Amino acid sequence: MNIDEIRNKLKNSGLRVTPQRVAVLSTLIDSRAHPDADQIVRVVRGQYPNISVGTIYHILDNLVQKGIVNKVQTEQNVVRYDAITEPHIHLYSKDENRIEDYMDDELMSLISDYLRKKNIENFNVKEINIQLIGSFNEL
Amino acid sequence: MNIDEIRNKLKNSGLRVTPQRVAVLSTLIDSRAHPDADQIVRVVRGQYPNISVGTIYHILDNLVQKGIVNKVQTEQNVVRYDAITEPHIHLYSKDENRIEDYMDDELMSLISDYLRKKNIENFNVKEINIQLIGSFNEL
DNA sequence: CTATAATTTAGATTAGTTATAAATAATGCT
DNA sequence: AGCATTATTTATAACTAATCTAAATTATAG
Repeated sequence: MNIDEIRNKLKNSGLRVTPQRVAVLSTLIDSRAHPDADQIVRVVRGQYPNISVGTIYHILDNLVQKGIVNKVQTEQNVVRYDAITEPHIHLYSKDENRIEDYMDDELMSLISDYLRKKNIENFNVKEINIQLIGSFNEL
Repeated sequence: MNIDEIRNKLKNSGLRVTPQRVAVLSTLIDSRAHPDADQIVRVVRGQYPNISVGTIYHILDNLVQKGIVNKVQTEQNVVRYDAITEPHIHLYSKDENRIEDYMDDELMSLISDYLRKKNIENFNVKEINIQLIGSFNEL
């Protein structure tokens, strides 16, 4: 994704366009690894050596608030981030601590159709979060 | 679940039966709230006022290693725990920071059947983790 | 170009968790 | 039952992810 598109993404969400925000968002969009804040810091510092850790956290929080990126859950106590906001599934290897995206519209709608019909008593579903835990068969 | 069953659960996993372990596991089995370590500390200290925080973490780790309890993921940086190891779904309200269990064998097998047929390239599924994010309708 | 309001910065602080080493307790054996 | 061995617990220190603060800087509108 080019820089103008990224600037527009920010502008359209009502966020001021700053070099730091552009750098963080483009890092996140370029990465398919679902990085955590620390990994983002290291990448962005390649371009802006003086960017502060607090800034990265703050920016990530901005982006999550605006729905531009999502938090990704793991069992460790580190939050990871994902720039893909379309519904998809995460493949997660605990051993490798590796997360990959798995797009499967058929499965997503199989589940959301089921839930729409079923209608869980007492609960209103807004989002469906699916993680398949297992192992990747080498490269 | 009574104390003898809990003792057996520990013994059968090759863990020594200590009062601290029994207390932690029974606290977890009695709770449907998916508590974090800190909440468990507070409950267990009702019975054992001198139990150390490190011990609770260590015991929880033991129980997870042995598959007796599961970690539950949230987007916050706190690990929560669940003594139900049968496959089930979590209903999660971010606002209330509340997690409830939702048992739906039909949905679970709908998904696992689909995945068994589909067979994801490069990935071997061991566990299916589903979280429905939304809001509870009062109570 | 200026004013203002948002953003970034460095640094201190907090909270959850892990590590360490000594003291204690559970288990198996006789 | 008593003892030896080994695991477990304890208190404390240390670590790390994340948040907070207040001052300095910068983006944007006019």
